[in-house]
Amino acid sequence: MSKIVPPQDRSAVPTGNDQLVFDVLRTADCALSAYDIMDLLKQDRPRIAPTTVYRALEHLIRAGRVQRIESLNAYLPTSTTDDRALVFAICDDCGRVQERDAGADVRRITKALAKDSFRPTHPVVEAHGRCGACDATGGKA
Amino acid sequence: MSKIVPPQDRSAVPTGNDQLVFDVLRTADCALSAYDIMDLLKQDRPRIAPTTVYRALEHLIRAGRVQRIESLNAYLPTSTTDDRALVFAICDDCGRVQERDAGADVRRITKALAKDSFRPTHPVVEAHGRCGACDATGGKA
DNA sequence: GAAGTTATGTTATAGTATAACTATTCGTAA
DNA sequence: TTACGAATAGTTATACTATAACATAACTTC
Repeated sequence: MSKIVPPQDRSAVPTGNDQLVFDVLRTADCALSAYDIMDLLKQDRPRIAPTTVYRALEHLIRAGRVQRIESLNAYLPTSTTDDRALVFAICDDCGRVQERDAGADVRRITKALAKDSFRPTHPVVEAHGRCGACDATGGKA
Repeated sequence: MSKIVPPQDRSAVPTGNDQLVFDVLRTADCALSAYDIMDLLKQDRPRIAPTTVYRALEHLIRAGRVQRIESLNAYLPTSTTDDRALVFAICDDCGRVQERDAGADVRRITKALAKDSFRPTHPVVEAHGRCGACDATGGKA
């Protein structure tokens, strides 16, 4: 008896380790490093290894459920799996990351590069700064 | 007798370790990791430590002479010290990085974030893909 | 149920970055 | 001139991030 869900969709609904890692990320209120995730998972599975976490992250990223924040070496669950180009606004005070659509701007940048015969495959658009809440309180909000 | 060059400009012309690190970066034809730099410097100074390289990089980045490529954990000398917003086009085949001005697009992104009361201080705009040369030869150029 | 494929576990190690402390250099002011 | 402080550099150790290499298990296809 074969599975009903076809292979290419298996990662669409995370299972096993993927599910565990995804749940940890969704529960957190900021981007987590792979080792943050591991430490949280260790409460249930004391022997979990980095490799396990990284493999799950790889699956989740491929499936569009999770994004890596390059300038933080950290990971964030994304709100959609659409193929939108996102910009991440990273608050250097409180560490929280907001996600915004930057489709038009990223397309513009992509086109400009294409004129120099560079063919972009994956954009990285992030902005460090201070979020409204921290700005209002003059510090970590 | 006091120095003619005021303190805040001392780093404008790199000296000592800063100069050594900067020269290594200028001579290379692609972005180098801090440990790449260290290995190259070891030819002359076998006992050089990571800290020394990182400190020099910090000075050079502050002075606008070097940029960190976040998605590569690597460093690149910049063509100018102007306060332009740059986009880096990173070829995943040959590893070379081209720098382009993206001032207008970055300003647009910055303004959009400001509408959500986020105050950006440092943008990170990078694009992975394939450069013209590699695209032409179908592989590493 | 044997062979191939995919997922997972395990151990070790590679690669990136900083902390904490010491020593030195250098300009300046007592 | 020496004593002081600031900035720079050296040294050692360690923390943090990521992957390699190999073993094991589970599932599938014939």
